[in-house]
Amino acid sequence: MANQDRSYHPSDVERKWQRAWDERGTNRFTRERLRSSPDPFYNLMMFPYPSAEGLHVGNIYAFTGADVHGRYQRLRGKDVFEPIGFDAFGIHSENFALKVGVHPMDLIPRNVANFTRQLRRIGGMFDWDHTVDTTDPAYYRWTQWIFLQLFKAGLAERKEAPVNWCPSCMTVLANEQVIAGACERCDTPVEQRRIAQWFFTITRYAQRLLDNLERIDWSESTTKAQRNWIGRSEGAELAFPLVPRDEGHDPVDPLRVGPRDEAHTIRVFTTRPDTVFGATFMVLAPEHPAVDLLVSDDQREAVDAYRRQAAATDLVSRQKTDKTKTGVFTGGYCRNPATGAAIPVWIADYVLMDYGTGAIMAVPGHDERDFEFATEFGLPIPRVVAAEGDDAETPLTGAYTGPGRLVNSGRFDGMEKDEAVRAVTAWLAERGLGDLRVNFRLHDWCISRQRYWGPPIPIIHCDACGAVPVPESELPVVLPRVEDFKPDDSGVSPLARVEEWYEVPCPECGAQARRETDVSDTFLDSGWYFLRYPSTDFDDRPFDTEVTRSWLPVDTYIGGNEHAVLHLMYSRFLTMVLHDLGHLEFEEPFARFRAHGLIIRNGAKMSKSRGNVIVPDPIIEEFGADAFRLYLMFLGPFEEGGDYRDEGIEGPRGFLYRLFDTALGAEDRAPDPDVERKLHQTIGQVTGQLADLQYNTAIAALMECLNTVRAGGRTAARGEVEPLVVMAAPFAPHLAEELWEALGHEGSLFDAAPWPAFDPEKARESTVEVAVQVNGKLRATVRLPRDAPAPDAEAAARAQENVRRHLDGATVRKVVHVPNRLLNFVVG
RNA sequence: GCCGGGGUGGCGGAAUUGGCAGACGCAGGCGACUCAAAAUCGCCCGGGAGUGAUCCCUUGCGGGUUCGAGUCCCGCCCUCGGCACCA
Repeated sequence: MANQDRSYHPSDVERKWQRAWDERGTNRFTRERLRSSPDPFYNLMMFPYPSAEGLHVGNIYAFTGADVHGRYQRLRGKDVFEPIGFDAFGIHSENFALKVGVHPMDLIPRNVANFTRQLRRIGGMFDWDHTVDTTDPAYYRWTQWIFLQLFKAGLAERKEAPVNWCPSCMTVLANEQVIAGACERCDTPVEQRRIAQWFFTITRYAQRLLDNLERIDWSESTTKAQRNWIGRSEGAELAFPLVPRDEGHDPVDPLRVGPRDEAHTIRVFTTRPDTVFGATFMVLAPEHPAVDLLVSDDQREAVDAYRRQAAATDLVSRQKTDKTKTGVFTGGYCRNPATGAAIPVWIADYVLMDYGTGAIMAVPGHDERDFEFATEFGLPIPRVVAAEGDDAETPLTGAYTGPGRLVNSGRFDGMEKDEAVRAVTAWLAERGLGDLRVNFRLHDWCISRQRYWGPPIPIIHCDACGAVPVPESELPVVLPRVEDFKPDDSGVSPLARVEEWYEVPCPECGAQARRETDVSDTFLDSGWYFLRYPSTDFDDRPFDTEVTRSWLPVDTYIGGNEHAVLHLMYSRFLTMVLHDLGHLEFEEPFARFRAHGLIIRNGAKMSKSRGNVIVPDPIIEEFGADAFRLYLMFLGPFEEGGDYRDEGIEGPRGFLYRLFDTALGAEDRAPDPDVERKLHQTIGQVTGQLADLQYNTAIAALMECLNTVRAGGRTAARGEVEPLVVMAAPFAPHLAEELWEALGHEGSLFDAAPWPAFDPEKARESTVEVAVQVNGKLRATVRLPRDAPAPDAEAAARAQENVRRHLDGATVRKVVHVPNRLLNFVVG
């Protein structure tokens, strides 16, 4: 064949086809095609943060896996839209820019250019006409628009919240920047401060975010993480009325305990209302507003000191579980609504203001933390639940949290938990002192950042009108170029130093007003980017209705499990809100989500400090993008990750060379029936495996098949190798194009080649190898015609010398026959 | 502590979901080609016993269910991720 003098030079082949794809617009969509796609498939991957270091191997792994999926769908006839973009705002970029002393507005375009070059080099099927850069005003204009929609819907609230504060750097720190209670940069102990910030009230959507998880096809580990994060718990809210100072502390008849006004009642959330008879004290978060009412004169000093200290502790170490319990008695009492006893009220930092009601009833006998606290401060620890074999008097050596019957609980004695929860709550509810309630762990989403590198929050503060939204027609509120963007001692964003920027007239009354100087969280940028991609042709709307209708929700989303919670939760939330406000027809953005695994190297995690980070560029230079892609997909199950070994690439690389030789040397003749059978078995396997992202085994099957095609140094028939070229195309797109052309075809393989059709008839073996066991131990194998009846199989098996020996002298009690697989003689 | 992955040859990893453990590949060994090396091709490659046919052992550990267990059940150990005083 004329082609035989060609030899395979990966980098030449790859450059040739990357140029061809570019020139022909193979992967690019026009606005028209986006609006009228016959069979749309939206293949999405998590967009990268464009770091100065360039793409790392984890990015390439994720993008390759997603690209393989997209290319596979395209070969199956789908119209695949595969966009990529850049998540370029945020503290990462800002800190890096500060470190190297380059303005992020100069730094980011450089990084984006480098990423673009690398992304093209690995041969992704990206539509470069529909990219997104979150720092582009044409993009964040719509991020601000989304903020305004939430604001107008009453889902954006401004409230005070604690932040980590470094008194030396004079700046707000994210939790990740607090290392062992100290600032990561200067080691100064971190304090907490309360400042006014913007929140999205995602908690209103908690139940829906939970319920919808049933209806979407996501990785199990991801939905589990979401469920845990939402943290629904069922229980009751119980009311403990304050004991007036002049009333005395003697117990009263519980039926005389009635509701008091809201200010003189402490509400608690508990998942164990059945144990209320064992509540011997209460604990409030130090910030709880009722503390002022409760505190007695002789305890005031101690309480104030404790509250000051709690306020000074940073948020991270405040929440350490391993430290011993601390707390202070307020001097005040509440009535236990079940027993009528006056119980002391304490404050302690193990009770968190932002969960439940910020107050708990302490049941030391049946809660580990309360037990620890009661032991520390010598408070009584009665038993109200008895396990099997225990009774009301059995002493407690620790908190008992297991199942059991109520004891020391009056008329409820003997009840099991579920019944007791209902009965006790109903009894308290009659007196207005309790009700069943659901509580969520999920918190409202704080989107304010006292930083520079983000989209300004589009609000103007006016003394007369309050927080006024910037009119939509005036968007974007452009982030000004500020040369000195270092956070300073003002405690607010560096933008608060730019008077000519923040001083504006109020849009409502025209009076002198002031822009919001905080910027928004990066997660807001990334919470909607998938809506923007197909609509980047439209600069007058965030997303076009028609385009969105045909492309969304996303068909497959692939990304890292590090975003299992925040990014995916926020995206779901924003989509739900936009749905409720009438902007979208669906409420779940990602129909299918798959989390990819992590790549480690030589058994160890990659890190800069270890110096074992894989730098992709030289590897691609040496072996080619196709070999690198193929190897990454081969080294382990995509959803689990794998161990990168430098020598490992040799196998996949050799496969590509052999495929090249075999395809170019192929002859025009009828396929050999045995080879054809193997081929069809492979088609069946690979087709299923690619659909399920089982890339490593799909590649193994392709290798095995090519080995069969080449067995004994034979020359392939064209029909034996051409389907292999098509099936390898998702992994090695450049080589596949080259071979497709060499095999005499016109145009791109991805447009023209049909995915090989699986013919079960051709895949079927006429004979099968059946294992023969005696008492479950393998003694022989026999080759039999497919679907041979049991008696034939048994006869053939008994004819085997080794089988006969093992059956000799024994009675066969039973014969287990699994057709086409196995025959087991059970002897006694 | 809780939640979620994992533990299989020298190594990365397969195993139709209860049916021949170790596919595919790396590394290694032997051989062919070569003046030589590289590349390429062929064969071998879990451990033990045996000249051999063959036999025994082996999927983190200990039990169990089953004709049959890497796979299912019970109890442990180790490891990697995530969450972590959430009442």
